[in-house]
Amino acid sequence: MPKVGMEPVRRKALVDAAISAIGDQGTLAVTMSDIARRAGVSPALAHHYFGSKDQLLTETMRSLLRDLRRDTVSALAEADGPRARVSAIIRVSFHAGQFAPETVAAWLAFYTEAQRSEAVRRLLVLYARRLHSNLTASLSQLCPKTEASRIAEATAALIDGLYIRRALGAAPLTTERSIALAEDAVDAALARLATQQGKGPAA
Amino acid sequence: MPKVGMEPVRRKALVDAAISAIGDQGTLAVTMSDIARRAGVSPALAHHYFGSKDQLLTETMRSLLRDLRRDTVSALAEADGPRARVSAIIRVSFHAGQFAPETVAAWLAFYTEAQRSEAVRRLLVLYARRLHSNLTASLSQLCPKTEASRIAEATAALIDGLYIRRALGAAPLTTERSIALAEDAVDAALARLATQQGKGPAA
Amino acid sequence: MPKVGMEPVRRKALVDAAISAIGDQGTLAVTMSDIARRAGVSPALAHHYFGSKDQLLTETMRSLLRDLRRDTVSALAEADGPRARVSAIIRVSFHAGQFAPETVAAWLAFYTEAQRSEAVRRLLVLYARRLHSNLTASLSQLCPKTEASRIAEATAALIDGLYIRRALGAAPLTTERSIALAEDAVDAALARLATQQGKGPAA
Amino acid sequence: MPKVGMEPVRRKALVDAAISAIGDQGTLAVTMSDIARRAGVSPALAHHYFGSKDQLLTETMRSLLRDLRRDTVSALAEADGPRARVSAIIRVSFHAGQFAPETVAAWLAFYTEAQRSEAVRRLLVLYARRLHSNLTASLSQLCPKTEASRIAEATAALIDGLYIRRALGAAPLTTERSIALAEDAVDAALARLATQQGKGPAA
DNA sequence: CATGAATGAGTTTTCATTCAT
DNA sequence: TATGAATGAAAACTCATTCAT
Repeated sequence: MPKVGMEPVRRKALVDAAISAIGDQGTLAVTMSDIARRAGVSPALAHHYFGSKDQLLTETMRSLLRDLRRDTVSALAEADGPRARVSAIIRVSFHAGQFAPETVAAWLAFYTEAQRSEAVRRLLVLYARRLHSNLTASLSQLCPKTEASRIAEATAALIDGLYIRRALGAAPLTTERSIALAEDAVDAALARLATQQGKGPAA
Repeated sequence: MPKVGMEPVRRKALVDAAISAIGDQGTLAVTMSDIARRAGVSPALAHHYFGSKDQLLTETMRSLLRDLRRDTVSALAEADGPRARVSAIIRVSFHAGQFAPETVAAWLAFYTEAQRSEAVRRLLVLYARRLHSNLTASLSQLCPKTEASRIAEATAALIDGLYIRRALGAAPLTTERSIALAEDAVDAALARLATQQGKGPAA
Repeated sequence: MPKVGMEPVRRKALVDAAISAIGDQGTLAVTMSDIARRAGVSPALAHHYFGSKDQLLTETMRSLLRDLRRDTVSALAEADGPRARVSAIIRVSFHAGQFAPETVAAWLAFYTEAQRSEAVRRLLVLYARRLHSNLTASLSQLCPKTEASRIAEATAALIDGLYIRRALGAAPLTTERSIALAEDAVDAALARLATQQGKGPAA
Repeated sequence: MPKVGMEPVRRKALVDAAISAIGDQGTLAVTMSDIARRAGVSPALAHHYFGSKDQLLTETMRSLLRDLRRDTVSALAEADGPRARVSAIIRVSFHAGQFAPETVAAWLAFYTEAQRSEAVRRLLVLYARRLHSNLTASLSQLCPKTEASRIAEATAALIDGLYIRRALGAAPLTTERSIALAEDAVDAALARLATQQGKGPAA
């Protein structure tokens, strides 16, 4: 049993445990003891590696974003053409890890936490900006820039809304249905734009 | 000074204080002491009237929903025609009390709380169903029932999404812009439906 | 059993308990639990009334100084003539409450604490200034002002020195012996001054 | 890199680090981690060499005393005549290393610690006795033994008092002023003795 | 009706110390 | 010789809740 080089192992285990705990309890008000127990270590060790609960939590949020970003980048790389890129972004938002009940709950908890923690808020704003700019970039190739930004804004909000409604578990929101709703919204917005543009010059 | 009949006065003061405290701190993790202080009474009195923190919180959520419902009902009563009724629902969601930073923060906090408290979750599901059914009822008069439900679902999610993005404060989401985005989405969805229907027979 | 108006009673009990605990253990590193136990209350109550350990400790130091000051003022009121006033100050410094092993130990502990706590340091500097100025005031009537200040400085230091040596318990420093040593030092300093002054003009 | 014979090097580095840490923070409540960090080693190593924090601290106190003793011995060796020897003792007490803020703070911290640790108390009593006996030895050659002991007692207390007032930083106590005040006290005490003795036979 | 008094249970955090390597 | 890993124990502090008045 190697007893050295445990730091990265423990850090990852603790961050994963934090996501799991937050997801289970649906709040950031989890105890360090709980997180540590899930990671199979003492609460003291969690402090040793992260310094404080806040820092562990911030690191956890960062990890969530990193995962999402990694998935987004690779999905965009495979997408062919602007419309396909928009679809890729939507798909990633609702996929696998992101849509696991655990992750959804954690995400929502962080949204709430953003009201108090500047660090968390900054990370969440970063995510929001990134999502918006990714969408705008692709949509710009399909319609005027102003409209692209507007559609991106609505789409981003729709994605977030579907997300939290999923967290609530009120409606039967499967991954597929969520994606379909988002895709439809984009299609509808683009279609309407095309119609109006056609009409515009004619009038 | 009359000492009787204080109950309703105290209950209302405490619920209002709770909303204010939750809104200020962006979390349900406010203390009974804080709430009581804001209401100008002792923490013991809050317990006397509500039995426990949980019950006070649930009552608070109920109050938020009651306000929203009252506004919705009166807005619907004034609206003329199905499309106007959809607009009324949207407008109410983003209006005055509902969109005050305080209320938005409280709302978000309750969403998070729903993960743990069955009582809160039930109330929130009730709100979600009601919003969906209000929208569906009006939209059914403008398109087939299946499509109406689908559009209602997307619209409800969009409203919630705009809500939490507003709470985050990342984008400059004014009341007007939020309403405009939601209205556009409904228009686009309906327009697209009309076009496809037109195309359908032609194909 | 009156259950109201306990605050001043508890505050005093806690401050006394703090002096006792600090005196017993010879350090400010006593626990709130220990202090609370001695006062017969829960640690939570100590926090309730003082807000924090630091504030309780500062209040305790303040109490020690207040006692000393009260004794000094009354002793000075009874003293007749400048030399008698100096004696009164010396006597008070080594008397009763001040010289109780408990008080001595607490005093020393606060001296140490002054290195870190601005609040404690300020209080201690205040005490040092007061002692010096009380001595100087009386000595000024017995010799030139510059000399008075100098003798006051040495006397104050001697008093403090006797104090901490007493805390150490190395030498058999009784109250009487401490007073005698301090009195002798003042006498010797004044006598020498008189001799030199007498010599001065003659030379 | 030789791996053997490190023990004395590490022990000295750790003791020096302890003095530095205690001096900086003005208390013995420094952590082993802090001390080890300053010495550039792991906390585990500090334990390896000293067994426990208490033992490291005791060793540190011993080191402080050893330094003082060494300086005293060499100063006494150079002093010519009994009065000069008294001056040498005073000078050493306030010189260089001894009067550095760091050392003063550490000294004071140990005084406080003496209340709890028998080991530290014993060392401090040893220092007190030594100072007293050094002073008495020289003063005995200038006046009767009983008087010599008495003056030594007052002088030792004065030195300690000047020391802690210096630690407090209330008065502008420079090395020179401290020495001058102590010298004056000795002169005054001896002078008075001479006068009284002169008077004695005459009366 | 209303509150000051009081606390038990729980949370974060710190730290000396141990141990396998 | 030296250390990274790990923890038990304890401390400050918080807070919902109870109770006597």
